[in-house]
This record gives sequence, C-alpha cells and structure tokens, in this order.
Amino acid sequence: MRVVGDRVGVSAPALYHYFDSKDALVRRVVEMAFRRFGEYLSRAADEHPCGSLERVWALGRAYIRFAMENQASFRVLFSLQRDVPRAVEDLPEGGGYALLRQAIVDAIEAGRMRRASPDLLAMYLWCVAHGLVTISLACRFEHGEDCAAPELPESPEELFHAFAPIVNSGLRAGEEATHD
Amino acid sequence: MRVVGDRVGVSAPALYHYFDSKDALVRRVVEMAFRRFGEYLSRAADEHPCGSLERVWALGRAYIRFAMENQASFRVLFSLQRDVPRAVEDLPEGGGYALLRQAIVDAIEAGRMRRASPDLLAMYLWCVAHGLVTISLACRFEHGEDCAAPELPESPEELFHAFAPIVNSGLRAGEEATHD
DNA sequence: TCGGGATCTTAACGCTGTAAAGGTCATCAA
DNA sequence: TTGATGACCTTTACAGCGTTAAGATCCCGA
Repeated sequence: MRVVGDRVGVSAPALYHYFDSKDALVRRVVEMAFRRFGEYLSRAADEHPCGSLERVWALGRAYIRFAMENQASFRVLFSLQRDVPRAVEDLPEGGGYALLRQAIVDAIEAGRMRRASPDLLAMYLWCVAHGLVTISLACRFEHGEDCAAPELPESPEELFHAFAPIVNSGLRAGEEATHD
Repeated sequence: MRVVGDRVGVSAPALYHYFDSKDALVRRVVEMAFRRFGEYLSRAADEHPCGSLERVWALGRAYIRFAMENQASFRVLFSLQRDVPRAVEDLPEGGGYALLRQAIVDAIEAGRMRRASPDLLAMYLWCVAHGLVTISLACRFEHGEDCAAPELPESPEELFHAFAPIVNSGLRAGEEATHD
C-alpha cells in the first residue's frame, strides 16, 4: 500500500479513503483486467462470422494472447490462492464463457461442429487453452537437444496452433461415443 | 513461521536451524508433494498394460484425483505466483511428464494412437487435465436451472470422463492436418 | 574436565496492512 | 461573514510478519 500510495502521490492510509482494504483495491484491479480480457475476446470474435469454426479458434487464440500480454493480470484473475473460488457468473463479461458458448452453439447449428452439449464443448476448449497458458506460466521448458520436449514449439501461441489437428478432430468428429 | 513452530513445538527462529528461509521450507514441502504426486501417477499407470489407451487415460485421471485430494499441495506445486517459472526437468519424477510421454510412445507403437509427436500429444493431454483442474479450483459453477452451464457434470472427475469422446477422437484420428 | 557444536530460547529489527486522530480546504446554510 | 460539514490528506501508532543477533542449555569426543 505504501508503494501504491507513492506511485499516485499520497500516503498509504490515504488510499483507505477510496478502498476499504488492500483486498478491495486488488479486486478493483482484477475487475478492470477482466474487462480488458472481455475486449480481447469480443474483438477476436468479431473478426470471424458467426457459425464458423474460425470464430471459435479465434477466441482460443485471444485467450492465450491476453494471458501472455497481461501475465500479471492473468495470474491474479485465475489465481489458485484465493480462499473461495470465484463464481463464473459474477465475472464481468461472464468471464468470456458466454461468448465462447454462443460461438459454439452457432457452429453446431451451422454444422461445423459435432452435435454435443455446447457447455461440454466450451468447457473442453476452455480447459485446453487455460491449461496451455497456466502450464506455460508455471513451468519452464528447456528447448534444445537434450531436453524434455525438444520437438515442441516454444511459444504458447505456436503450441496452441500445433494442437489444431488434434482438437479439431474432437470438435468435428461424429457423435459416436468412443470411450472404453 | 511462528505457527509452524508452534505446530512442531519450537519457537519460530528455531526453524531457521533447519531451513534457510520460509521459502526454503516451502520448497521442501513442495518437493515432498511432488513425490506423492509421482506415486499417484505411477500407481495409476501400473494398473494398465503398456501401449494401451487406458494407461494414458489412467494417468489423466490420477492427475485430477491428486489435484482434488491434495488441493493445498497442488496450488503450491503449480502456483502462478512464483517469480521464475519452474523448470520441468528439475521436478522430482520429472513432474510426471516422462511417464505420460512414455505411455504415449507405447500407445503409438501399439497403434492405439495417431502417429503424431509424442511431446505434442503429451502436452495436449497435460493441458486438458491441467486446465480442467485449475479452472475447477479457481472458479465455481452454479449448478441448477438458471446457471451458466447446467448440463455439465459437477465433479472434475466426471467432467474429465465426459471429455472422453472429444479427446479420443483427437488422439485416435488419422494423421491428416485439418486446420484452416 | 574442558571445548565445541547442535539445539533451543528471548529480544529486537524492518517490513507489512491498517486504525486513530487530527489538519486543511472547499462548499453551503444562516 | 460566519460556522458547520464533509472530502481529502497527513502523521503516528499498532499488531502481525519473516528474520537476525545474542545467549542459554545440553550432549559428546579428546
């Protein structure tokens, strides 16, 4: 708080005139970050027609781009350190979930995606993108000859792109249940 | 540190006889958690024959089960708060990556999985499982009538199981590149 | 019997977030 | 014009944190 106060030119206790606590201040910052996050997503979606698979992919790419370009924000947004998990509905912009879900609904209706539950598909895509990002932020990979995964692309964006064949097979395949 | 000291019956500064800093103590705890994590994975793998798709799935399930049964550990293991990302190779048990990769190599050789880069496939599966877990830990979903995603299973384990058709299509499909 | 290391203590330091008390100034009613 | 009010800021202080410093106790080998 003292540092924040310095940055804006007041003493630390003065900040308590505007925020109840440090937590409240952080929450405010997070809220602003979520709004920027939502803009990333909607701008990405707007560039592709409703019902297209490309629109869904663009959302994934935007998700990853936001996380990489706003790492500090992203860490706070989806921090695992919070006491109680955040309710998705309470997020500004619905956390982008509604946007993704609708893009999927449209793609299904357009026949570009398998007729599965939109929520299931949305959750699946969210998991792929979110996992990719959180792993990238939490772990470091040595790229080179003698390393764990030499063939992998270095950047999360490229890695996401490399997933495309695998993921698309899942999204477009028929409806047969192939487990067990 | 004072609380930890109380728990083990000494004063806080006494802990500094055994650990250089609080961070060093936490690192030690994390290391122990990773070892337990490795046990979860190898026990799961041992229950299924090499080369089977089931073995790969079992690793995913074990990943999720560990995260859910050891939430505090998992939060620390893959915390996004650390200054510098953790090198995967430095992890005890290689963070389980080597185990997953080998299971995939075997499955490919046995013809149960598409002939793609094992690292790519491993990374993909890791992302799905990790994303699923981190989202579950960070966000809360209201399940019921008027909610964001009413059709989704409640537990991460069930959700992972529900992903099976989608994921399997990607893992088993032919080698054609279907992007763009 | 003595010295030294292992193990512990208490006291204290500098850092946090935050409460309490009070100062200054613009605004507005009497 | 005056006095009150509220917005906005200050300094001071407190309890908590991780950590250091200094010293006490005890065990063990020479």
